Amino acid sequence: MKWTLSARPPFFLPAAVRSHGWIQLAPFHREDEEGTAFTYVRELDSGRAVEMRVTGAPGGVSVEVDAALTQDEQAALSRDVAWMLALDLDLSEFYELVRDEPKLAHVERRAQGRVLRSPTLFEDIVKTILTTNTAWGGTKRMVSAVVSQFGAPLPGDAGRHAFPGPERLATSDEETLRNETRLGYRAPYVLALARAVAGGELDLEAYKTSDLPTPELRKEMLALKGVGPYAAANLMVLLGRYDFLPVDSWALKVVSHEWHGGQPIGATEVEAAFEHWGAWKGLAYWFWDWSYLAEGG
DNA sequence: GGTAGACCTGGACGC
DNA sequence: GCGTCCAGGTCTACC
Repeated sequence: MKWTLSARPPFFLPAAVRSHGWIQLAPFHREDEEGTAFTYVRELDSGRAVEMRVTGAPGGVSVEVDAALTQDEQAALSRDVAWMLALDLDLSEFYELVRDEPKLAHVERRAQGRVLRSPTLFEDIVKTILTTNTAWGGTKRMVSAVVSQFGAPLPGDAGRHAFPGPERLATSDEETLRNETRLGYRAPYVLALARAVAGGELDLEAYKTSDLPTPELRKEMLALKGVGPYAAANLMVLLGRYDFLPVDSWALKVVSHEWHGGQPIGATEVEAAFEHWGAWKGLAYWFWDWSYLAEGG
């Protein structure tokens, strides 16, 4: 079955798909380099896995599932896609703010500002933990292993699985996650998170709509084992709070080249460089035009 | 509150 | 092919 969802304009699906590396992580699958369509394998409440195919449509996106769905299941998938692509996000204040900044003036024209996210915060936290202290190739390998070893298989395609819910990961053990899934020292962090959510001690989904002030919400993220300043800031951006910068080695490098002549700098200098953008600094950093660095300038 | 060392893996490098 | 070194954030112990 196939249906459409509307998005608050301006909206351009490839801009969201290409907003960061999440599209390269299972169970996402990008159909082309441009990001005009992607698929995602989602486990329904019944335990059955289905593949969603998302493409651009006039005024929003089209969602296609090659399986029969109940009304409730279709509604749940619609909520997933709306969250993953932030279809209702209002960026008019951000666009107004950055209109005169040459390094950000492109964002409105290209309908940038939405950051692709997973359907659940649990999945995004696990993935974020798996980005820390490793190269991107390691992140892709670890996420792929988590999905293939624990995720519900997609009927008819043994090679694809959904991202496992916390209940599935909670039944694993540190030894397995460490040595078979090869998460290394991150294994106890992922296991503790899964068990806390599965056991009802932690309601991550409530954070999506939390009224907590951003610094308080950040403290909640930092309280999770394996989540430090970088990971917390990354998660805050995914939660639509842009007050903090995810300062990693890449941020130190590009900010140094942009404003400090390539000299070694710390997180303080990165923060200072974007302080001007206030509550939007996370997005300003995310969508800053660093292309000249990639081109070798 | 700040800092040093450990954690784990894969890739680069030298032999 | 093998061994060594290093990069990548966070945690814990210590000052």
